[in-house]
Amino acid sequence: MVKLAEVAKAAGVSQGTVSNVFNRPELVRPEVKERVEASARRLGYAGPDPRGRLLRAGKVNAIGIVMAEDTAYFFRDPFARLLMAGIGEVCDERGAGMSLVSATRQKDAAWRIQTAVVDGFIVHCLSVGDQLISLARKRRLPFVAVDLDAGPGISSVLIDDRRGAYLAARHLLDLGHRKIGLLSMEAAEPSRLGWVDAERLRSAEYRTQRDRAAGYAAALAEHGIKLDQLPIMEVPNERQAAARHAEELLSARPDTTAILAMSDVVALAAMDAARARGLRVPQDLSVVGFDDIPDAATADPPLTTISQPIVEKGRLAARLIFEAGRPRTEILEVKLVERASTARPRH
Amino acid sequence: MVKLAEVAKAAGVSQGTVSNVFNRPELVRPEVKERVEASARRLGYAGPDPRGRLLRAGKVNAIGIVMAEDTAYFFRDPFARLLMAGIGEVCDERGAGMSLVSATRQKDAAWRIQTAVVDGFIVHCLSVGDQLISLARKRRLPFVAVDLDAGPGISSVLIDDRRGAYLAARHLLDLGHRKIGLLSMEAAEPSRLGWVDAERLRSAEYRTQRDRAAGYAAALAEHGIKLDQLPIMEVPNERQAAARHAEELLSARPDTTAILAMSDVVALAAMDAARARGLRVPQDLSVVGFDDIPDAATADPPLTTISQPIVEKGRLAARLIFEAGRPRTEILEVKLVERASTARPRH
DNA sequence: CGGTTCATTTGAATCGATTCAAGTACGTCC
DNA sequence: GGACGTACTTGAATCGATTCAAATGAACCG
Repeated sequence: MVKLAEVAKAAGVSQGTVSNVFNRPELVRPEVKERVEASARRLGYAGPDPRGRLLRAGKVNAIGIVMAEDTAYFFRDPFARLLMAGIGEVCDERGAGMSLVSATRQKDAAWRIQTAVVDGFIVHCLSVGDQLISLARKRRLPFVAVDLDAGPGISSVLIDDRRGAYLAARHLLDLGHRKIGLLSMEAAEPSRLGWVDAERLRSAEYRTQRDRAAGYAAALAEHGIKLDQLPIMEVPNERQAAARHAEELLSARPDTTAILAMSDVVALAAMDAARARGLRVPQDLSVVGFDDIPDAATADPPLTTISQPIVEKGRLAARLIFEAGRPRTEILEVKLVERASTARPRH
Repeated sequence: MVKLAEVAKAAGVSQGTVSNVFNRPELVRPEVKERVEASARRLGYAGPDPRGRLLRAGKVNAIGIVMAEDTAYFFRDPFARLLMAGIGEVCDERGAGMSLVSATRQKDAAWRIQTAVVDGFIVHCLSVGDQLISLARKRRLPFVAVDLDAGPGISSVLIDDRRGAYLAARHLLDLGHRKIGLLSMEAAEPSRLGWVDAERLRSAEYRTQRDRAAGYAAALAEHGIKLDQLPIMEVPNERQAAARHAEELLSARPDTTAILAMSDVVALAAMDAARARGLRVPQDLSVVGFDDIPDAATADPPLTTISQPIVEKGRLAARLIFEAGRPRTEILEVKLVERASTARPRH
């Protein structure tokens, strides 16, 4: 590769001048500029190499978004997409770039994070003990955790999961439901798909799941019901696979009148499962989700769910990175959005 | 920021040794390693800075994906998402990272591309004259154009748009439709939303639009119809806005029995518009799309469309980058997928 | 004609690491 | 005791730019 120094020599000027031609052309005399450009063209110089510039300049002008998922997940999962869209908005405003850091396998997660060429990290992960947190932290770059209260000294953007779950459960209980099935997502590594007991949720490694379980439990307790009495299934956060598990729950517990799902994707899957079993939503089965992804509103029937401001979460996380002030924890509001997937039970 | 050299001095060893502690720990005596690690910890050393490493090592191990859209588009648009998912798969396999390069405004598009810290580019854009192409090219890095035959010396991944459009139009004509409305996407910069004439499509700056128009025209010609006889609207590739235009078309030409849409997003918008006007699809209006995004199959009714292998496009583009052989042009197959949004016209 | 100003240009330092040939120290073997 | 091998370490070069104080030179002024 041709480098700046060679162009300088060829044009008979100093490196500094060549650098100026590319970065502050107004400083250099037109005829010199032309001579340098001619040399550059002749040698096939590709312009100042960002790697060199980077080292000198210090700032990369890009942030990394770390998830413990494969790269395609960033573009597939509705939650991830909205979060990324929010982050993207702020990056666009600031003229910053975005690097996707997929940290799936333990081994190269470390390498990926250590070598990411970025000015800061937004990390989405669910458990404090998570390796990703400590790895990202070691980089000593501005750093924000999303959906995880990573403790003092680390900025976090969260929602009140417990309250969201409480609202969801109370909504069903207020309608009169008592036979409620719970569809949880992975509570801890490794995931344990299928039937699980309430204890797995109570002691879940992942905060969101733990808090949501606590919220459900609090609402149930107001009606003298214990979480342990509900049928609970742990399902993947992916529509088709989740639907299969939901069907299993519905067939094992045909008296179920309502489903509490920990995400909209899972809730939509539950509606698929209901349909497959010939149940009408909401007449035969009420379903309430969590997140309020766009598909929730356009589903058939539109899904009752807990709305959280996902895009705003992304925006806020990005702003926290760029503003890089003292670490702080932001908790965003959730609310119940009643649509048409819930109704009173039939009898 | 603490640097490697300071750690070296503090630990009383050479830089080389510190570097080895972090990169090839097996080469250094355990007690020295510990001493170095202790110094690093004490000084708060964040580990070797990737910027330094980068310069020395040469390879960044990441590719850039350039689009003339804002960053959120990567996560919003169904086509973009599938393309990115395909690229992501291959990057994951190779352990490479991905950087999103949003090159919207002319001005910083140049800067973004010039300074992107990547080993290669995948550029998605639609016109050969596009600045993005020449900018990316100037970097002299491996470089693949998607959906654009950028000419000799540049690798491209394409589909046969003309044939796809031909199949779509012939399908409608074979069913007996003659009153066909055409919903085109932006044909050239600047976009001209609303009614346009066939000439705008024939001479469109964007190859995909030009080729698709040619395909439609070829099929129509077989039935003695000229493209100029169709009502044509240029609409944004976004569902709600496109739906408004589609309604305008349907209300201006109420005898329309079928819609040819240049993308599935637009086709789905046309179905929304039909519904809003009380038309049933396919009984009152047939609609055929282009792309075969996932929503096409689950729409109500499922959309008849031209299927193109979008994910495979992404995979292939990424492989071409990594394999960086001689430039070549790959043309992928399209096919008509008949679903339920098309039927014979009513009379 | 000497002194200033102004517009360019230069040269050298610097950014933060990696690499590798050459050096050191120690143990082993004959 | 000397030769040799092994196991680490060192030192200096290098990656490719940017930056800025200082040098240059031309123009202008009194």
